[in-house]
Amino acid sequence: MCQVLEYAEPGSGVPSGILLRRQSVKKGEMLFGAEQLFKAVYAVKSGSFKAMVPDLNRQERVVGFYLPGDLIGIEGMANQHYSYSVRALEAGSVCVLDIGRLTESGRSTEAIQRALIEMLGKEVALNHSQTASLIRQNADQRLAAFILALALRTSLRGLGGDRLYLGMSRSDMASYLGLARETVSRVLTRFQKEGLIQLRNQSLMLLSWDGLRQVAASR
Amino acid sequence: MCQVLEYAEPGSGVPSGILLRRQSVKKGEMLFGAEQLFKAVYAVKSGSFKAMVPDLNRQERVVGFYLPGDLIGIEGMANQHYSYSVRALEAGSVCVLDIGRLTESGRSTEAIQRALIEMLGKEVALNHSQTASLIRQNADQRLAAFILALALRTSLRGLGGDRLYLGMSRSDMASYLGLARETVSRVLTRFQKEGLIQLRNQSLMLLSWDGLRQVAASR
DNA sequence: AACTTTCGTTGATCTATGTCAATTTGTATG
DNA sequence: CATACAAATTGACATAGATCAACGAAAGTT
Repeated sequence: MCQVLEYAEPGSGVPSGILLRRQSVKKGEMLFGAEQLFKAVYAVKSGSFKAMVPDLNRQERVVGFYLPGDLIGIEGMANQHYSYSVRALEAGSVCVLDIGRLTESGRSTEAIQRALIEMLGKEVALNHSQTASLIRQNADQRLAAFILALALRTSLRGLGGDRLYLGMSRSDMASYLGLARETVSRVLTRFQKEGLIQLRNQSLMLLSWDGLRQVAASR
Repeated sequence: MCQVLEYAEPGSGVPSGILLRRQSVKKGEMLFGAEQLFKAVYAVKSGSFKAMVPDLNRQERVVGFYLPGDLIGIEGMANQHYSYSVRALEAGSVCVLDIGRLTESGRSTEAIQRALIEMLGKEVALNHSQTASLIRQNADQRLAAFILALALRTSLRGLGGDRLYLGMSRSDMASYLGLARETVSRVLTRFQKEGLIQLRNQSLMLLSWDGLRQVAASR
């Protein structure tokens, strides 16, 4: 969803110290709840997280996933409170960026604001195009695009993007993609039969990057 | 989509002069194209506009509508270039906010950045919830919600929100809502038969605010 | 005004995907 | 390890909405 701020990394020109705090999270633990007061921005170090908004029907709906390297909660900064809840899909750790204190210090506020604006702007642009496409695409396209996006994100960071660990359940994917979980299941097993992916439990192996691209684009 | 910056209004503590420029637009005229370099932010004074992103299939897809009082193009500020094209649905006028020069001047940069962050943040939050709901709702819900949102926006600004002027075509609505234009047509006529709205040409009259709310929530 | 083109409506199908239900597999708990 | 519980798969069926097609109504153009 978002890139890590370069200056958020320790030892790289950060005001340092006070701002950064490591925190480990257990599976299922909540980082923060929707409507909660904005406290901090979180940089994912390890593990994965999902963002959910409360639905009218008391149902929660998944609006995003965060992987190592992603920043969580920036737009809460703008609104005083977060606009969704974030829950850990597996055990992991985050870096807590205590923005409140950071801006208080006065130093580098300018740079931070600029970076923030840039990230938010990118997120808005991204959201626009994603929303637009999600609505119009069929189940195959949505899932292919989803897998590709996930693979791209992980490959941009650490490990080779061919092997993905899917921390989220089929229901989470379904909720995120606006499909029934049965549909997700069916499509994934079909993709497997077609030799596009290989799937065992939570780990997904990308067999045909190009095949998936074709599916995402056409079909 | 966005509120007007208070300080963008002439005569209210703005650095003034250079920044603001009135511009009238004809029906069908483009304010700017996607991928175009960011020049300015536009505040809608009169008329209405639609935002479109280019699709993979050379088709354009509507991602938003702007009414008087809305600000257009803020997130272009963050990314150097706009992420969508904007076209006038009818004759109207805009206020051009030449942000580039404004930030150069150095004065009030801080305030502007803060406001910008706040607006972008709100937009991100809004997008999240909208995307989330759009995907899961059926045609009736989407259209009811769409009409309600439009009515709310116009009533928050100028005239009483019961009478709306729909500058956009059914195809535009359909594209925006992820439906076929035939479906939009059918649902609207059904809403009319059910006494929820009255519809003549481009003007829509809201007969049962509550009825629409029910439809949007349930059904 | 006559013409052309775009837009809107309505009807008749077809299909993708949701829903319901049953079974299997995986995961947590005592 | 056995039990219970949650998640995933698979099948059968129902349906919302897309698509195709025809027609009528606006609106722009000459």
